[in-house]
Amino acid sequence: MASLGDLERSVMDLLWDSAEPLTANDLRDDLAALGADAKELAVTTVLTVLARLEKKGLVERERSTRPHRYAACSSREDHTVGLLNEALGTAQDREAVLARFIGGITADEAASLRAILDSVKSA
Amino acid sequence: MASLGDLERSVMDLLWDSAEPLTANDLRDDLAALGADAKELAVTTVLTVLARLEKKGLVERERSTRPHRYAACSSREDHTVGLLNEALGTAQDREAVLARFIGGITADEAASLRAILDSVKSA
DNA sequence: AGACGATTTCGACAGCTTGTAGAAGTCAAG
DNA sequence: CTTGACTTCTACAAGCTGTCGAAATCGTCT
Repeated sequence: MASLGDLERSVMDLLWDSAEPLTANDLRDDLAALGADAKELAVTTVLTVLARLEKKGLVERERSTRPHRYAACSSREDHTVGLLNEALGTAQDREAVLARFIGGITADEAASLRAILDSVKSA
Repeated sequence: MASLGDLERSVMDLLWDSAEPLTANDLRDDLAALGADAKELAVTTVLTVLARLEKKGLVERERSTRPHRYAACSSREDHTVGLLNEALGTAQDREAVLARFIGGITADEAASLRAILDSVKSA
């Protein structure tokens, strides 16, 4: 897959949280609002990051509208699942890892996991 | 955590697979044997990588013996679990991620997951 | 003690990624 | 056709990783 830098990650978070595609200017403003650190990035910086994210296959751009609009290709959850599988892929004994992993999740999560497993059992 | 490069990863794999701590020369030989590509790395290369892994907190070195001996700090599984939690940590709705994740694992793994959950249920 | 071989430490450098942006090109509207 | 917004191109500094050579060190053999 592709690991994300801090800024790339922030941009993806904004895109994931937005129902509509966003423009580079939207993102610049949102990023400034986020940090509240008065540190406005140059628009070109945002555009560069967006271009890189596009190359990585994480965002797609609408070139039809004049200020191009950018949207995430897949949901945040799907992306995270990809990361999980990537991490698991490097382990030969997936089950041993899963066992340890289960030990670390909360009771609530364990309960919902059980529920999920049950609902999938039919398949 | 710390992501690993290809060589760093190979070294960690060897250390994880070894019951005994290994020396840089052991590792150089093992690496050459692995690739079978006749490409022997310089020992200093291996030492550099080991120093970096030590700095990252992944391996510990015995300075008491003359050829220093290196061993992994934690098991491969624990490391992988760390990666999983790191990936999950960036997601707000862990359960949505877990749900999608379950959909992608094999039936066997689902079965063992169920078993693990059951065995942990008592806690 | 002195020399020698094995080991380790200290830079060093190239290539890739990420953050950051200026300069220049392009496009639509007036 | 001029202007202002938007995009593309190019660039550069840091940091990470692979890869070593040169130099310092350490144990040992004579």
